Order: sequence, then structure tokens, then C-alpha cells
Amino acid sequence: MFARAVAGAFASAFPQKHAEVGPNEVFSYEYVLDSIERPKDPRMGRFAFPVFRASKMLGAKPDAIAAKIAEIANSELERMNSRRILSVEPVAGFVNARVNFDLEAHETLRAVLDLGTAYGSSETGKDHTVLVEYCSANIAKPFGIGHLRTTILGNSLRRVFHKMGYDAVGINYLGDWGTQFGKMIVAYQKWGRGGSEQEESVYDLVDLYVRYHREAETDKSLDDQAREAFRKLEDGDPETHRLWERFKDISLAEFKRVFDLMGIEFDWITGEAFLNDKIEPVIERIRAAGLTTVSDGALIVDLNDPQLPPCLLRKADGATLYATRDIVGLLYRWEKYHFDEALYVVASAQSDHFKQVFRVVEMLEEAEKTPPDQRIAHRARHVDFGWVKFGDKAMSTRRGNVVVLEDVINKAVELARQKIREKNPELKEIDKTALMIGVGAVLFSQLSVRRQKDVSFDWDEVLNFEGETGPYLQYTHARLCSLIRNYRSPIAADIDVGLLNKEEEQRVIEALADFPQSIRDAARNYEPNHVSTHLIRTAGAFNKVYQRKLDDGKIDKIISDDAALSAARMAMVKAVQVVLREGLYLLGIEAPDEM
RNA sequence: GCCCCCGUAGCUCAGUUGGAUAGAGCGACGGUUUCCUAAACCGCAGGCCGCAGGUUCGACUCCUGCCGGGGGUACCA
Repeated sequence: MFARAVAGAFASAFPQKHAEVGPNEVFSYEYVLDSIERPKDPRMGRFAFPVFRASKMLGAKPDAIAAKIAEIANSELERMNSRRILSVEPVAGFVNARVNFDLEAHETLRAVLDLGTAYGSSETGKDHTVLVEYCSANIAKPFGIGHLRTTILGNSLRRVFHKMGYDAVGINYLGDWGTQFGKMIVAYQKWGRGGSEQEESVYDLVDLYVRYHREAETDKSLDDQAREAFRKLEDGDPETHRLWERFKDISLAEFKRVFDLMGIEFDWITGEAFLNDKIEPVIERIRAAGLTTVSDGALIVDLNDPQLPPCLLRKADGATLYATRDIVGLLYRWEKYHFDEALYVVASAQSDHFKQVFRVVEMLEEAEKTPPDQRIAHRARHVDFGWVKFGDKAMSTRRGNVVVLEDVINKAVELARQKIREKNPELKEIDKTALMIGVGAVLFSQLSVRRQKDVSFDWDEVLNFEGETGPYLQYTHARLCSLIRNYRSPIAADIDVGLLNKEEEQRVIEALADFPQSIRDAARNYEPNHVSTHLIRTAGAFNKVYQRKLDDGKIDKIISDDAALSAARMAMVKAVQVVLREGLYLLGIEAPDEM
């Protein structure tokens, strides 16, 4: 309506120019609507339209144009008898609109209270399938914090897409194949404790892995033996296959424990080995399409791109590679899901790898003249992220330089338990709550930073529960729940919103209204951090209301003798509680009712 | 060498289709609780947004070059 008024104002203020540029250009309703933004300082109004472009075109000063437009828009709005837009005023080259806050506030609160945790859900992705591959940890290694980011990011993205109506499929594509297993097998046969199978843990496997790499530095024959062992595994040799199964079982048990602890979910747990019998036909297809050549004994696809090395499908010894299996996997996933989008949440170190894989599929589609609606290369996307660094060096399993995720969580949970004992010793479910908080702290520490940045893993930071942290959000949520318990009356959206028109309350309502947008942003950029940031803003806005003081220095309480005021504030409290709970859910974090 | 990512307050980071005076948290300092959960809130201090050009009415944001850090660069994943 603001846009319409502004566009109308331009039309009547500058009729000649308007006629000249035509109805679809700079002065059109669509253009104006698209240009409208939100003032940085909320006191300047709810909407703002910058007039600089128009002023240039008209050859007049922005302030003069803004003043003129504002004047006409005001009378226009008066004529339209708008309830929503209260006034329009020119400010430094912008035309700003003030809106009827009560109306907006009432609509927002009603939406949150009516919809509950469905607030912010949408049907944008209806009938669309998005695959999200994440975690993809390697068998025979402990679950280190190296896999923390992919797991947490993917788990969150899966929920975000689901929230937006997509059919979101979480895939854990385990690294359960490859020459590394040749190494493991060699190490196990040389130094493993053959007998006590039951007692072996993933840590024993790691010791073997580390020892292998240490000894391989001096004993060059080891790598040859490893290649040979892997070849035997691929050929189906029973003994090596049995060892491989054992490594896999040990690892899966460990992974499952960690996933349960952290509340990580998958729709399909698979692995590279699953693709074994699907590889040959695909290689044959690529060969038949005329894309392959043999170079130094290896079967490759030349990508005709000076920026990218060729993609190896088969090594000189005949074994397949990671890229081969990812190509096969992508084709297989298409057959299985007919997805609209396939995301790979994998560290940015592998960006060339995914370029190669997607490029090969694209070339295959071109060569096979696949109909456009059947093409998938453009639907695949590498959702990359930076390193988790420890101290100043990156993690390396090979050097035995890892922080085991389970240790991190246990430490965080233990600290949470301590804090509970000290701050709220009467709490009933201490174990459960401590787990929520500890896990929340770890997850949020990863999700509050933009994907592509490297994050340094810092114990002090992960174990900090104050400031912009998961526990802060959880604490605020618990506080809201406590208010709801204390209020003891039904909460409804049917309130006098005029009682919520103080500045602090307005910030809260605005944050509530912006929640759906933060979810859209997270989906659009594959970036849960938009939700994290928004939740911090929401919780902060509420906490300011909560601790606001009256002139006499006393706290301006949410629940007071003033029934109407309390009812209005409690509607807001309930709405914030719902948004925090749902927002945390999208991040994969649980919200305790008490802590 | 070539390619990709990052560079914002002492530290960790927001600022994502270019908009008004660049914002938080941590840390430092000073306050707030006869308690609706202080894991909170308030105040104060802290900035050539890596550097230099360019595009634009307007650049932390886009383009080019350079500097610094990280990663990748065919038979690991």
C-alpha cells in the first residue's frame, strides 16, 4: 500500500517524466515495491524508499524529491483511508513510512499463538525433494570434531528445508571403502590383537591407523601391501572382507552412540561400499559416451578445463576412486529420489572434487542428449565449509591429533551439570537437562558462525555458557516457560496490543515477525547461521523487556496486578517461547522448560 | 605457478540479492537481585571494515590489483 502510494505520487508529481519512461520502469509499483527496504534505525519507520535513482533521473535534489513524494503520498493515503500506514515522511533522501504498529503486532502475535511451532512453516518446497548429505564420517576412525560441522550443519539444513515444506532427505554416506581400508587391513594383520574381538573399540583401530602412517614413513613397502589388500577386498576375498565388516560394526556402534547423544537424524544411512555393484555399468556408460581416455594406465575423463585436473575413474591398478563412487552415487540418487536439489555438506577442501564430479555428470548428460528435465548436474551443489582448527593446526587423524567429539560433549555436559547444581539445585531432571545444555553449547558454537569461515576449536569458547551461546537461548526459553507456569491463566492473542507499544516490546514483536524470513534466508543460502543470529536477537530483545526498570528503580514485571497488561505481555511471552523453541529445533538443539 | 575460501573493536563474530550514524558477545572497568530463574540486564571504553584503485547518487557489500592467513592442484578421502 505504501508502494502504491509512492508510485502514485511519482505519477502525479512528474507526469511528463512518468509518461516518458513508461509505466513499467523506475516509477512503477513493482519497482517501488522491490526497492522498499527497512530503515536501520526502527525509529525512522517501518519501511523506507530511497529516491536517489529517481532524483538523478529527474535532475533534482533527493531531499526535494523525497519531500514532494511524501507530501503527495500522504494525501493519497488519506484518500485511501489506510489503517495500516499512518504517515509518510521524507528523511535524507528516503521516504519513510510509519505503520500502525498495533495492527502488525496483533497479526504477528495471533499468527504465532494460533500456529504454535508451525509458525514460520511454509509450503515453498511442496512437492520438491532436497537431498542433504552430511556427516559422511569414515569408518574405522573415531568421530572427531572434524566431522562436527558437516553433521551439525546438515542436520540443521535438513530441518530447515523440511520446515519449508520440502521433502528433505538426510543422507549419511559413510566412508566405508577405499584404499585406506587396505591400510587398516595391513595394520591389523601386522599388529592387531587377533583374539579379543569383542573388546576392540574404535580407539584401537585408530591406534593401528596412526601406527601405520608412522611406520609407512620408513617402510615404503607398506603402501604397496595396502594397495594389494584393498584390491583383494574389492575382489571379494573372504578374509579381508571379514575384517572390513568388523571395522564397520565397531564404527557404526560408536557413531550411533554419538548421534543419539546429539539428536542427529538421518533418513538414509548408506556408504560407499553400497555402490560397489553399481560402478561398472556407470563406467561403461561414460566410456560408451566417448568421454574417457587412458593416461598412464589410468582411466580418466578430461574435463577440458584448464582450471581442473582430469577426473580419475580408475587407477592404473584398476581400483576405483572416491570421485568414481560419487558420480555413481549421484546417478543412483537420481534414480531413487528424483530430487530437485542434492546438497553435499562437505569441507571446502573438496571443492575441486565436487566440481569434477558434477562436471563429469554434466558432460555425460550432454553426450547422451538427456532431456533437460532429466538433467541433474545443475541440481547438485557442494555446500562447503571451513576448517575446524585446534590451536593453530588443523586436525589430522593420521598423526593421531584429534579431539574426539564424545569427549567434547561429555565435558560440556559435565560443566552444565555443575552449573545446575550451583544455580538451580532443586531441578528435577538434572541429567537430561545437563545433556541438553552441554549439547546445545557445542552445537550452537558451530552454528553461530558463517559456514565458510574457519573456526578455531577453543575449549573456553565451547564451554562458555554466557553471552551469545546456546545455553543463553535455552536459559531464556526456560525463563519464558517459568513465566507461563507462574501465570496460571490461559494465554490468548485476544489482547489489547496498545499495551505493548513501548520500544522494547516493539523490538520483540518485530523479531517475532521476522522469524519466517530468517528461515527463508537459511534455506536460500544453505546457512543455518541466519536462524542462530535471529534467535540471539529475539532472546536479547525479550530479556530487555524482562529486566526493564520503572522510574522508581523496581523491575517492571511481566506479571503484575494489572490484568490487561499482564495478559498482553503474556501473549508476547508465549509467542517468544514458541519461536525460541522452534528456532532451536531448527538448529538441532533442544529447549528445556527448566534449567 | 594456477585456482578456491577467509581478512570488520584487544579476542570471537554478525552485518547475504549496494542504502541513512558499521552492530553484538567475550575480555576490562563501573553498576543492577527484600529474588516473575543474575546462564540475565544497564552503563563506559574500544574501528583508515587488510591496502590501493575502479564502478555508483551511495561500497563492509560489486569489479581489478596487491598484502596477509588457510586450502586445493590426477592414481587418499
